Amino acid sequence: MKRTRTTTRKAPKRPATMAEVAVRAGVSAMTVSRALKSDGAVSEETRQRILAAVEELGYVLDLSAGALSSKRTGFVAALIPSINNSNFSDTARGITEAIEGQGLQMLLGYTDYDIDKEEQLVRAMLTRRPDGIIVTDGRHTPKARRMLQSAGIPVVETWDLPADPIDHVVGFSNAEASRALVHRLYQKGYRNIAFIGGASRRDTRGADRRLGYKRAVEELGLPVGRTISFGNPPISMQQGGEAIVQLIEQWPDVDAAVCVSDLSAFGAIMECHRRGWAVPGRIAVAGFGDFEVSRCSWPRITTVAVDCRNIGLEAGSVLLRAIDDIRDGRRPGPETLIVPFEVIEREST
Amino acid sequence: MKRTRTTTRKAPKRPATMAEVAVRAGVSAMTVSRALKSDGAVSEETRQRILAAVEELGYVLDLSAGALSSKRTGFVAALIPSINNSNFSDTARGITEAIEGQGLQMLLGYTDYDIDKEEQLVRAMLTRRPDGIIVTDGRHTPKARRMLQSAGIPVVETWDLPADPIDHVVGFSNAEASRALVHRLYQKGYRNIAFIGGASRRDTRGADRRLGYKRAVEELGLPVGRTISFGNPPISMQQGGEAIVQLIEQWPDVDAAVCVSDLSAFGAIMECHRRGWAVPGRIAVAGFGDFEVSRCSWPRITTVAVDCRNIGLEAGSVLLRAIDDIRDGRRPGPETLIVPFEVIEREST
DNA sequence: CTGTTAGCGCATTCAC
DNA sequence: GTGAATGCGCTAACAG
Repeated sequence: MKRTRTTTRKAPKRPATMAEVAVRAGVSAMTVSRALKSDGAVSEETRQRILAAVEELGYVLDLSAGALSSKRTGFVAALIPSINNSNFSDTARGITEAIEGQGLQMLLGYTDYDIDKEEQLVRAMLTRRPDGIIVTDGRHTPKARRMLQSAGIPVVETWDLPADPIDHVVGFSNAEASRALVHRLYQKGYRNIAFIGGASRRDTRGADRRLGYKRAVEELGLPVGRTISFGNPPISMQQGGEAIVQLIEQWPDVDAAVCVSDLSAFGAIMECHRRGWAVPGRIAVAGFGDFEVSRCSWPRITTVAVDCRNIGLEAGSVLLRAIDDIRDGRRPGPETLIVPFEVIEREST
Repeated sequence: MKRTRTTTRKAPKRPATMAEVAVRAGVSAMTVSRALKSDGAVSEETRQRILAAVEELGYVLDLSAGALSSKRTGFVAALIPSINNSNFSDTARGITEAIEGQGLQMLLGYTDYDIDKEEQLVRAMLTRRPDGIIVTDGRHTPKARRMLQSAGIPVVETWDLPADPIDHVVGFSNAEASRALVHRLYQKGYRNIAFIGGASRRDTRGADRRLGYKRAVEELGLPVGRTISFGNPPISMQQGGEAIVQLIEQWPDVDAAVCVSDLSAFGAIMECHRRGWAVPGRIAVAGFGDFEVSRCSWPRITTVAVDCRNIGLEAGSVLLRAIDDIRDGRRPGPETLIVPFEVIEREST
């Protein structure tokens, strides 16, 4: 790395305040405030004068001051397991799309699939006094749960169907989705189906998917216990490759593998190519999440699709409604929205 | 989708304030403030009493109020082109890691590769009075540039080496990296090298990579103009597949394709599999960015690797230093940090 | 349509 | 080691 540094600079100037704009425009600060939010009742003439002053001074509204006085920060906190997983970043996009039109801004945090880190993040987020908060998953530390309940703001749990929701829910049952996938494989004729996933503690969605798999093979009377676990979730593409090798060594008669996500499924399939194992001829492989890589890989990968962006859009609008309800003194009960999933059969099975 | 709603609820209670904690602990608000930031000089006994009161009331510090009074929000704004591109989300992770130990929090925005959206986002971010801001790229609208310059906070431009930096820089030359890749392919014996990318306006890094390609083929005396452009960046995996088909139809003698990113390279390679074109036998394919998919796909994909997380880490620490400098009244000049890139040869070439 | 007054919740500054 | 006064920059509420 090469590092360069040039000469010193002049002192930065303090940004202009609303009061300074007011003086320049020959009005009161309050009128400036009104002119700057479109709803304000200000004559067109003074508004123009104010906007000119704003332009000349390079004024930018200070929302952190505004928040203190209006008691609404305009923040929506969102916690996702990982920013690097496109399923969750799609949800984050959806949240942004839902709220940005309303002048709200997202405060994003990622938990690394760790509920203790989630607790820290909840505390850090509440410190910013968001108007609402969206979390992934319905499992939290007792402290985190308590903080969320007593924050006095609406909460939306997503990507899950908690048995005992904190407040609102926008999600689906990962176990049911996984179970449906195994049933579909059964219909296609597979009779010895394995599961590849991470060690379960941290990734609760992964654990639910494993549970759904387990239920399915039991109720179908298939051989049970064909499960490969690989270190800390999220299990990577590379680990998917290692896992399928281990799987085939351990149970050579397995004819299909259900992976906890498309990423591990993809890694598994590529490793099969490398070893000359035909997919689905030697072994069928399915994933979860309908990532882009599954739609383009060769073979294309059978998966469970959920509309991730839509989870974000819906969570955002549920939250917006709840925020408005609170502001206007209404108090309807919590809402639960179950989003659909779909098993998509492709070339890999 | 299934929607459920239960009965009404009771009114949410307002969160406790520092003054209430103070009353309960029998001290002044100022002492509570000091007890809550570890540096504060408070006797161990009163601190315990205060922490107990905090616990009982479920008190959470209100940073938006603290920010107003201390004139430091504790926010670092970061703008990346897309939250869905793992290169940039790795950089965002790096930024988070660099700053979270210092009690700073990231405000993330994504520009969708659009400098007009960047301008809007810069304005929106400044509205939150961040203590510093990190942007991707060195190209901005004139207004955005002016806002960044006059915000009075340190700015770091990343992922690029702007000719005329606003302030600090942590980046590399995309053109040089791309050029190095073409030279490497030349050394391997390829003599008819094409480029696959998006239409250039929006993605300036993509445009730089194309420029580096162009320079390289010119200086090597190779056939020029072998370029396929595909819609709006970022070009997807799917579009990579379509592009390579178009490429081979148009110039059947091309022996290597350089893609603007690993994602399009991957899509291209998978499409080649599908059509029975051997990679690298029929055509070699290289990407850019060293995405996970390139390390696991079959064949593994030749690419240019940049340490994305490190760009974030360095950008974060440059910014931290600059923030401290300003706070302590020092005024050193802007820093420029050139991070290395590396051409990684793999099976696809 | 516009101005005045007051105060949001905290940290800075200066006392003690 | 602790407290009191003051103000950060803005907006709610009311008055005109």
